[in-house]
Amino acid sequence: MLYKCFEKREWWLISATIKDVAAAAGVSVGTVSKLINKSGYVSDKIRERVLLAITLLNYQPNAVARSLKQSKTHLLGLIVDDISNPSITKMMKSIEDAARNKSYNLIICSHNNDSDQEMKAFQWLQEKRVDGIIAIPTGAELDELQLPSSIPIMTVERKVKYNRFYSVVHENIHSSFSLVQHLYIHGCRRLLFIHGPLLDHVEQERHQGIRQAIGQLGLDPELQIFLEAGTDIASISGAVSSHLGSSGLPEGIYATNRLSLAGTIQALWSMDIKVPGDVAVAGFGDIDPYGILRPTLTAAKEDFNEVGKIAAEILFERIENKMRYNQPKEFIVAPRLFIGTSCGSHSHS
Amino acid sequence: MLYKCFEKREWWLISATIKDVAAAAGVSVGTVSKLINKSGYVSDKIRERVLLAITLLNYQPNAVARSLKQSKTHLLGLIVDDISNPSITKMMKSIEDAARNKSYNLIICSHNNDSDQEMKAFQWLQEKRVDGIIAIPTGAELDELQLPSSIPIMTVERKVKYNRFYSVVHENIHSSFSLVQHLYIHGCRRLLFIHGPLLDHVEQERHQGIRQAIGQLGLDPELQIFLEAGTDIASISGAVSSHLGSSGLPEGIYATNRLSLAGTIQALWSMDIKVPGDVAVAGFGDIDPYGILRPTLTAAKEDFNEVGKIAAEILFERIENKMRYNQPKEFIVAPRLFIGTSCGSHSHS
DNA sequence: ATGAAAGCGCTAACAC
DNA sequence: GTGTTAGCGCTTTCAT
Repeated sequence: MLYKCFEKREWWLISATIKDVAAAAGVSVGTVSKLINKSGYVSDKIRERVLLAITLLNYQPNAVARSLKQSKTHLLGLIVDDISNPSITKMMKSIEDAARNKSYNLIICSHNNDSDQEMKAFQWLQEKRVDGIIAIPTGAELDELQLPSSIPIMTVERKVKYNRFYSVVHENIHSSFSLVQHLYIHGCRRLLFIHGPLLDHVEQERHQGIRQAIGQLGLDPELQIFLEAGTDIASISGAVSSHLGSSGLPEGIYATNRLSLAGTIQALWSMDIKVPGDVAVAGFGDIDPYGILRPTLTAAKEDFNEVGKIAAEILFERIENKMRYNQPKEFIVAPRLFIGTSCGSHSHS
Repeated sequence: MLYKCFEKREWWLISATIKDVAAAAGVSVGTVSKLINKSGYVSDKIRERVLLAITLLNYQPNAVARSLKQSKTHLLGLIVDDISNPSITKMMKSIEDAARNKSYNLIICSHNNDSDQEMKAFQWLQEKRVDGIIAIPTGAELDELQLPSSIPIMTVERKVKYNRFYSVVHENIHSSFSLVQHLYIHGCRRLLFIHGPLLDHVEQERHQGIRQAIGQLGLDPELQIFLEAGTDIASISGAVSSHLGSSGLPEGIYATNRLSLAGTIQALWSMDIKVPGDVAVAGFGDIDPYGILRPTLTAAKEDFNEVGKIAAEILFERIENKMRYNQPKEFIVAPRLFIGTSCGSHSHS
């Protein structure tokens, strides 16, 4: 029974097809398909024969053919800024977990904050006919005409101009306010704010939180300094160093994102400035994944795990209910405010 | 000309097919295909008509159908232990870069060191007919019969028992030796070795390097202590704390992997032990991605970037030359020995 | 230079 | 219960 397929193809290189299995078992392809997909009944004798043939031929169903037929790939597209960004990988992990539960796989693309690459990623995923997309947009306006209209899309973490997608983002304004307030409570009246370019909504909102805090806490605006320090740690560290060198120490420093925070710490260490002794420090982001930094930092830590989980949940719901159309709808996740010892609080250990 | 496709399908939901384009442009599908793939000549008038139709219909070729026809998915499978492991993500990034250059996308699966999940990942990728696979194996023996025989596979970072694959791994023995030697040079004669379970070749080889060093440096074996501390930071930290509490301080500590190293640091900080004042510390791995830890750690840092690059290069070469068969062949990447201040060396800043 | 048609491997509707 | 067959969207060979 089996010889047919043996002579027909180089079976040790090309994997067996459903046809080979059917021939080997002496049944029709329909029967094999029914058995594999548990659709329809198959008698026990035949079931056994088919199962044997499958094992013997080491048959692996061709998911490409199945996808073509069913218009369903069981693939999720994930577009991120940088696949090696430690914060983002937490989100990738929670999305992957959700995907695995549903027997989905992930195609991951990164755009490195280049909007051309972003478009390309969307295009690739659309051509591959993924069942859904979760994307951290560059923030550039997305040319909607070129975007897949028939694939459910979730944007996460960053807002898109004129957004028309479901999105999950972190709360920023209040968290930012709280950090300033925390510095205030610890006696800081002259603050230095290290931030990045105010291009995306994240930096803008954190900035807004700062301004609100300055107003409501009655801080003297003249004494507060804003320093836009750059987008990579080395240059941020340099900018902070030279600022502190020329302008002297504030009472407190608040860095609005993980890179600014890391660069600030590097600068302080290099100048041998003690925290919190010489200056209090607070920031946004988690730059200590291994929990080995002392003093521990007071920081608003984004809950990327949760963002990914929510995005995946909603996406799967939309996929399963065939809600292909996109519409603006926003979900907000609150960062956790972690009180460390970097502002003078005592550790509770 | 265009109306046909408009009435034929819900074109705003289902994307246009090559047939729609052909109909709209009044040509045959073959011609459209030729144009898209730049195979064969198309006259200028027709080219223009077809291009117009493509734009008008916002046609995106269906990569699933193309893959089925060509037996080529332009997809690479990547199997890792943990998608959020910061070391591993560097490797993922370099592989993704290489893939993007070749217009390939990545399907990323993680197995969390569970060999069942590992098998499942291989199976999924095989069903999806990826063109190649790069995998960090669990280390468990792989059931070769169930493994794709027609897909080129690269294993990285960990060795598989009875390996029959191309693999790229880090050098361990000599690097481990060097770390012990470095501690020795800084005067340490009583050492504590914090390590993980000796299950995979990585820990085994690093262990071997230690034993070689003890022998060749003439360290008194009686004074050297090995502590297997666990596999997660919290429990490692606990184990180290309680060991130090009961047995007192050695002169130097060498942690053989990133988790052991992080756990050790946590334990030292929590007991208020100064490094390098009270004890010298060296280790394997990079636990300070943001460069903010003081003292800076003397450590052997794996070059995951390089491992990924090499693996991708070889894999693409095999894919392009249709070298589908796997065979045992090993490539070795040397970690970089980074001299920090944690053993008493002076920083050169 | 363009069209016609076979077929990639599979599923699902229908026939027996 | 099981077999037959059309067709998913595309590429490619062969006519013309």
